[in-house]
Amino acid sequence: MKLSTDNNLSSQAVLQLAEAQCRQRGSRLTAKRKVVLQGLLDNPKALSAYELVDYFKNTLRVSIPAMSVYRILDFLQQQQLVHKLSSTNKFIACSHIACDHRHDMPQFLICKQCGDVKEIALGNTLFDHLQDQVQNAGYQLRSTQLELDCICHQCAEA
Amino acid sequence: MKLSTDNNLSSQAVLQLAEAQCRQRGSRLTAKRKVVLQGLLDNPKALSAYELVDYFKNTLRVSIPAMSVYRILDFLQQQQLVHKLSSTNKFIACSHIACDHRHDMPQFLICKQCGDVKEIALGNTLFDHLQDQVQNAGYQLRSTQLELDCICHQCAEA
DNA sequence: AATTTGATGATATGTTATATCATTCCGCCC
DNA sequence: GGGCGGAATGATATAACATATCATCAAATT
Repeated sequence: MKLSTDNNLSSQAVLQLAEAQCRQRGSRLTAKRKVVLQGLLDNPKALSAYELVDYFKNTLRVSIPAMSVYRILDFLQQQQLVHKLSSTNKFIACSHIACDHRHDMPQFLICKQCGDVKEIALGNTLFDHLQDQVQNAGYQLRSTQLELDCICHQCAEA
Repeated sequence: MKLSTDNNLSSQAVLQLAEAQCRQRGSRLTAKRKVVLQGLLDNPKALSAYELVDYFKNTLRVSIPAMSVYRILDFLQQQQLVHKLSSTNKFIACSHIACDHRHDMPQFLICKQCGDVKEIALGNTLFDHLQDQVQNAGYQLRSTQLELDCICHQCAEA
């Protein structure tokens, strides 16, 4: 079976956790929303909204309007179940749905060759230094989401 | 007069320097390319390709097809006279055309409130640490262009 | 002047995203 | 269980961002 998270839970198990988290917050992880989240959980790469539409059509034989996919992605982002990579206009499931990491400060390593994305957590001291330099420049960091232009070791060796 | 660079040269002076740099590299900063670069130099904020088209129409009364603007922006990026902010799909003149900074490793502080952008140079030690952590995760940094989601002090106070 | 090459124009189309109004679904209250 | 109200989804249109391709124009070279 396809594994989707750091701690090797099946996407079904992750979906159940996600549903419980939504319920706790007074929101509903509906059937459509589950399908979209599962689509992202089952894909190692970030997908655009329209790529998700195609994925559902081709693999699940279900047709979901692009408009709905965008709306559902907005919802999933609010619930911190999904991240948007603004440098590539693609979406990816949060790697930490099923663990106790904070969900709101992700950093992404994006392989520009194969498109793989890894979500990591950079150390606090690094962010302290970053924050210092940003403040010296007259700005304040609003988010620590970082999208780093990388190449993964597999592609680097090839 | 409008100032456009760190060291307070007029956009005309910067354009002349840019032209000389292009000539050195065996490329030509044509009239159209100058207009596009000047459009960016004269704007404190990053502009989209279509915003540039509108700017030329409204202020200079010249009509440049969007297709040409995209081509010219590509050229100016190759010449390292212009940067693309991939998180916002906008373009901005390099702040260092007229000085001796390296031009290829910019970091940007982007105020999400007012849209202002500041190009800075983060310290090497910070990048060394970043590089370390990226390598530990099995990736290599390909670019040190960073786009940081910020708020500027002016907006923060308001 | 003719040739060649690079730059620009014109047109079409692809991709990403939002606005808006209609319809359906679900929980709640009676 | 029937109706009500609000949330979710569908349908349609359109805006915003970007590229592909072929034609035309201009400049440098011979």
